[in-house]
Amino acid sequence: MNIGAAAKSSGVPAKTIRYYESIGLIPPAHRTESGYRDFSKIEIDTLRFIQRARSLGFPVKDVAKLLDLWHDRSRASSDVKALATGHVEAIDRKISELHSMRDTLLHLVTQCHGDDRPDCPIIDGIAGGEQMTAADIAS
Amino acid sequence: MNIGAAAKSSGVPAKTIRYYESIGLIPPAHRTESGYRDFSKIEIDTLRFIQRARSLGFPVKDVAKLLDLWHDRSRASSDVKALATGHVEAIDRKISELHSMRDTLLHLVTQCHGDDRPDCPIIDGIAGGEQMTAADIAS
DNA sequence: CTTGACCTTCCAGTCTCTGGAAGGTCCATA
DNA sequence: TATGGACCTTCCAGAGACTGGAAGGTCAAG
Repeated sequence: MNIGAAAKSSGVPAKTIRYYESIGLIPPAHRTESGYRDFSKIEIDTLRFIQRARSLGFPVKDVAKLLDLWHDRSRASSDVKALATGHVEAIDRKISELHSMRDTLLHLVTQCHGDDRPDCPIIDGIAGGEQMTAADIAS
Repeated sequence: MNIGAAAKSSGVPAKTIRYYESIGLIPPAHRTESGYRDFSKIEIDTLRFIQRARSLGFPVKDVAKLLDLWHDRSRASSDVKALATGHVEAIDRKISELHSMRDTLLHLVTQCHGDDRPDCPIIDGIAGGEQMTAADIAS
């Protein structure tokens, strides 16, 4: 299976597959006589695994760890769980950071009449900052 | 005021101030005879504005637009509101994306006993993907 | 045999900094 | 006055995760 078909079947773009090979996330693919990459079913499964892990937000380095854990049949499930739990916590931190940004911003937005006049509580809020809250402190 | 004092007083690290100058977000600072950057109070206010806008998650390009809007006294508040509203929507999209990741992942995590045994629903979930939901589709 | 869709490599750009090296400057103290 | 340490300067490189594009080779259909 060439890289285009592998991309379609795994959901990982061809360019990204080459990139993953270049950084060593996946081993170098076999080549046909003419130099085209040739992917086996197992390699497609690996790409799909990577695609799913990435879509869950795991950084590429963690995906590498997950691939190792996947192939290590003697590893404890607690190892995987620790990695996943850490990631959930990272997501939670990100979410609450975004929430505080959103709250502050929405507060300013609702105070702005948004018409032709130049007076604007949003700009004033960013410039003055007196009523800035979580997002301000969090930075 | 030299760059170190400007950094302290604005909350923008010295390195970042130089970076902002290099990309044109702020105009080149005045220099002392010996070549040190010298910041006025107005420039510190600008840096503070930038710091607050960035802490609200505005991308640097939008911060540039906000700076223009800040200095344009004839602009309509609706222009600012449009920018801010667009950003709130972007934040909302990000939050819901993270939420669906979190939900999927937490579902897998709670199914994993996390002990010494190798059997692991997290790895199986990523590999098999049958019970993958939003995060899978969202990608 | 030509055409068009694929494949290859390599370089550059995105975005927002951040670290580090090599060297100049400023100020206070000995 | 000399010296030390804390500042400042520039420039280059790297992070993370791709993505675009150019230049050129290959494959399959008509």
